[in-house]
Amino acid sequence: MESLNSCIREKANPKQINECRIKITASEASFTQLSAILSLAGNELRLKILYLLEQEKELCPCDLSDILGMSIPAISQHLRKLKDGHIISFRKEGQTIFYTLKQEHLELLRPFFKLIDQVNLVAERA
Amino acid sequence: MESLNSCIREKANPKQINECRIKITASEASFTQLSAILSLAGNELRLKILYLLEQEKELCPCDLSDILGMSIPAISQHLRKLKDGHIISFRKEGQTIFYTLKQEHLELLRPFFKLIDQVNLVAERA
DNA sequence: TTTGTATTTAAGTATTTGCTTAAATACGTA
DNA sequence: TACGTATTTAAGCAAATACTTAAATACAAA
Repeated sequence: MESLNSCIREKANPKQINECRIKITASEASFTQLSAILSLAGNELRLKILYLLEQEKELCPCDLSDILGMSIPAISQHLRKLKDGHIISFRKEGQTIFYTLKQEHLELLRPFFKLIDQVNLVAERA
Repeated sequence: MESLNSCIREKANPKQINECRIKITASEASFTQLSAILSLAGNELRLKILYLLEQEKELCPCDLSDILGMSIPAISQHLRKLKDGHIISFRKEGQTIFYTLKQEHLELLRPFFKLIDQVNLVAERA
């Protein structure tokens, strides 16, 4: 259903619309990848996990569960998503598994952590 | 259920855990607000909408529907979420409604747009 | 007023998400 | 080996998401 709902406004600019279509198509893969990462960071609990991993270098599920007041399985399942998204990696030490942020997407994530530290996001209401 | 699942690892560091708890608690509101924005941008279609609004300054639902190949109601509902999240605003011109990015969160969003333009997100697979 | 265009809203639905509890796995020690 | 700790995985479920179609609203022009 490509353009079943064509914009038929008098003032619609077909050239503009076409150029936009081309741009979007060209970056399709980027949109998919970036939105996947943002949606991982877009969960409050996962954002906290990422923040903590940045601050503490590495943490185990048990620590995170303790800090965040969430059950171990809940934490573990979030960690799996982050791992599947290539945002974190881990090392084993005995029976403990330490998770760390991967360097890869740190450039993207760091501004978020900075914002959190500033604790000054504008709180606006309707 | 605050700390029902206390971390009882031998090597767990109670001081570290407590300091982390305090940090998280102090920034609770920031985590809530930031994760809300990221989860809005974490939807592929909405990310495209935001990107297009940045590029074109303003667009109407009809244009967006046309460019992105999605139904008008689908677009409209995404626009409402973005509006509710204070990420976009709008102006009316006759029966057409033009949406624009708000300045407010542009600083946060612009790096994403830059990444898209670079079209060089590392595509890594399992 | 009637008609048509642009948009939103509502209702219905399939899918995804994020938890819970219980069971499985991995590892270390008695 | 048996037991205990750390973690993951599985199954179940309620809530949220993102679409669909159909109806409602808003505005403008005939």
